[in-house]
Amino acid sequence: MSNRVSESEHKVMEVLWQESPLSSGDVVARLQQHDWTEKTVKSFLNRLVKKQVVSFTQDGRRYLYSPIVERHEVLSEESSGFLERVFKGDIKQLLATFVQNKQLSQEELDYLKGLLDKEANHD
Amino acid sequence: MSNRVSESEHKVMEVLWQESPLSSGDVVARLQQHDWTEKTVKSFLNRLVKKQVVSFTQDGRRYLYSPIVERHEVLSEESSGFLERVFKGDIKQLLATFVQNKQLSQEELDYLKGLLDKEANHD
DNA sequence: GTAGTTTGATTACGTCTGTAATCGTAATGA
DNA sequence: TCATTACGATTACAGACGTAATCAAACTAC
Repeated sequence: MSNRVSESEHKVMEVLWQESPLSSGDVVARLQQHDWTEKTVKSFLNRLVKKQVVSFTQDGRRYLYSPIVERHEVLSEESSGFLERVFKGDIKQLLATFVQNKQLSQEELDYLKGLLDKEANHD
Repeated sequence: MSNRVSESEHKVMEVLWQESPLSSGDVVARLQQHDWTEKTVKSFLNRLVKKQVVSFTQDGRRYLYSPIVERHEVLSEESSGFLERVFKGDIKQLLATFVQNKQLSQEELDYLKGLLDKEANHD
């Protein structure tokens, strides 16, 4: 088993990043939008534990799950992988694609410019 | 079979986007950096044809392959999917992650700012 | 204390992906 | 013309993934 977090598993992680620890029942409840049975969600939790990105503690007869890795770590990894895979590491190409594809609001544009300015100055 | 282009298949597409039509042998030659046998590359070409993202014309006993979909289309799709999947559509979060993770050169920063300015004005 | 319920563990199964090998047929070379 | 080669088509097979069902143990309700 690779220890990469799959698409579905990622959605489970999002729940745990938002709040943890949670029992499997809690996680299921927070994923009702998805048409997953509780069996399916439990499978994902199991795989996440095997992949060592989620831990659990025993609470009587049930487990309470918590993420081991932080959200920003996973986002970073996935982002780097995506950048390399799809854009061969060319960040200009990547940003150009996103900026042109999304209609960005003025507020978003300002925010991003601020981000770039900050980046330009602090090194 | 889903018609999504997998990671390996994507690399084959890159070759065809760079130059086409190409015979399978040509494609194999242009992928020597990868440790794929010509069998493997041929499998990928076959799958890409089945997924209807690559077409071929017969040239005597061999096929000449060409991409059906354009690179920017695929990049767009993959980018949107990634944005939704990993960042729930929050482009500010996405760009912040990329900008903070990569050390961007001054040139890149200038380019990106120019991009944002252009975007701010033309609508 | 015996039957149901809850919950985690194990097993299942089809599809996709990575990675080929084999088969059939056409071309080529001796 | 007979063996070899080159190529596409078909088949293979293990691991990952989506999606769950079943099993076993513990707990709950009579």
